[in-house]
Amino acid sequence: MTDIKTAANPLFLREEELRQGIEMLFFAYRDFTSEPDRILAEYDFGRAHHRVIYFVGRNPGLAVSELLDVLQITKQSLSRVLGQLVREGIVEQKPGTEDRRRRHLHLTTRGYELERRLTESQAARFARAYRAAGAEAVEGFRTVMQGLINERDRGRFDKRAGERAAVKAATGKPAARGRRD
Amino acid sequence: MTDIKTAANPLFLREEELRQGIEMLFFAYRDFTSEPDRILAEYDFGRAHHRVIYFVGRNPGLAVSELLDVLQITKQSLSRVLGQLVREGIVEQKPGTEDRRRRHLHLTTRGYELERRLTESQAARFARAYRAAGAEAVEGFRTVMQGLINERDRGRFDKRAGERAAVKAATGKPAARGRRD
DNA sequence: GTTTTTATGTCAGTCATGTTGACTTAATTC
DNA sequence: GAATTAAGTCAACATGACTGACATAAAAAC
Repeated sequence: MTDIKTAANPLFLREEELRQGIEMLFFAYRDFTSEPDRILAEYDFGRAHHRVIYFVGRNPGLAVSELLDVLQITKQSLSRVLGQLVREGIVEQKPGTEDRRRRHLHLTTRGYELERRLTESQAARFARAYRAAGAEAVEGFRTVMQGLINERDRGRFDKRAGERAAVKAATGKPAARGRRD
Repeated sequence: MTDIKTAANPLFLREEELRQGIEMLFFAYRDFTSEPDRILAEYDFGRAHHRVIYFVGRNPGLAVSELLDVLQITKQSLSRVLGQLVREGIVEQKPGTEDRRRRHLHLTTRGYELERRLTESQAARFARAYRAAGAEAVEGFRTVMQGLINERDRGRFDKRAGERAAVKAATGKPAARGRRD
């Protein structure tokens, strides 16, 4: 009987290879979020708070609408989380000087400290993995990851090493979003 | 005034590089799950159902306890989702012949069809990214991804190209799990 | 200068998916 | 026969999404 699952079968190898990719992403994401989850629990925050803290820390002065665009959630969902963060003194809102409708978000000192803890835990995981894998593997990793990301957000990871604002980088074309309010 | 954020500053580059890693994982996972989410909505299923369907499809005959171990959720959480899948004729349970306490999980024909649709959508994303990046980049990607995954599950992606059962692969050492019922 | 659009926020209700804790049943192991 | 294991159930609760409707203030368009 012919085994269609021998190493000689390129179709099977391809399927297996792709399935391993799918699974690696699942496990990596699961483990990647588990440490921050523990830190956040100390503050009674969840993963949703983390995302806000991260992106506000990364893009000080970010407007609410820009944050919604990055997170791809509704403003009602964001509102609860953001409201808590403001009340807990993690995030501050400053009305814009040019357009006073816009509220620009910043981390407070306390917020910055929490952001450091959270980011350091995830950065340490990347530092370990990058160091073990070597520069060439990291380049390959980046290339594949960008291919996995929708075109819409791929531009965030060009060759810019931090000079450009991280969010602004992608806001050239509006790019069809899901219906949101 | 000295700009500490110049390209000549290796510490900054490192931080930027690591932050980009964090963000790439966030965006990749967000986009990676968005297409299956749409398919699942047709069946009134969610992401939790997807994970069960995927791992049962990947490991036919998987026992409930093994599935719990992979998903790292409580049996109460699994039970609701699994119950729905059984009622909807997606998953079947067969009592073990050796140990009749164990319930081995399989996809039905209908379940297999849904699994194909879901996996194909994610596999297509990987195929595109892999093809665009090239074999060498894929190797680098795999290396870094494995470094990001906790040691506990790293073994799933050794060099085996599918001969071994995917779940069994990691169940050598028990490896401390969170408290579960 | 009135109207329209935009940015933001809010109230109310719902759903999906996770949690803890307590308990049951059946089968296997000691 | 007693203890352990695999699986499942009931109940209560938390988080973080969602939709829909409405409110306010500022800016932009006419």
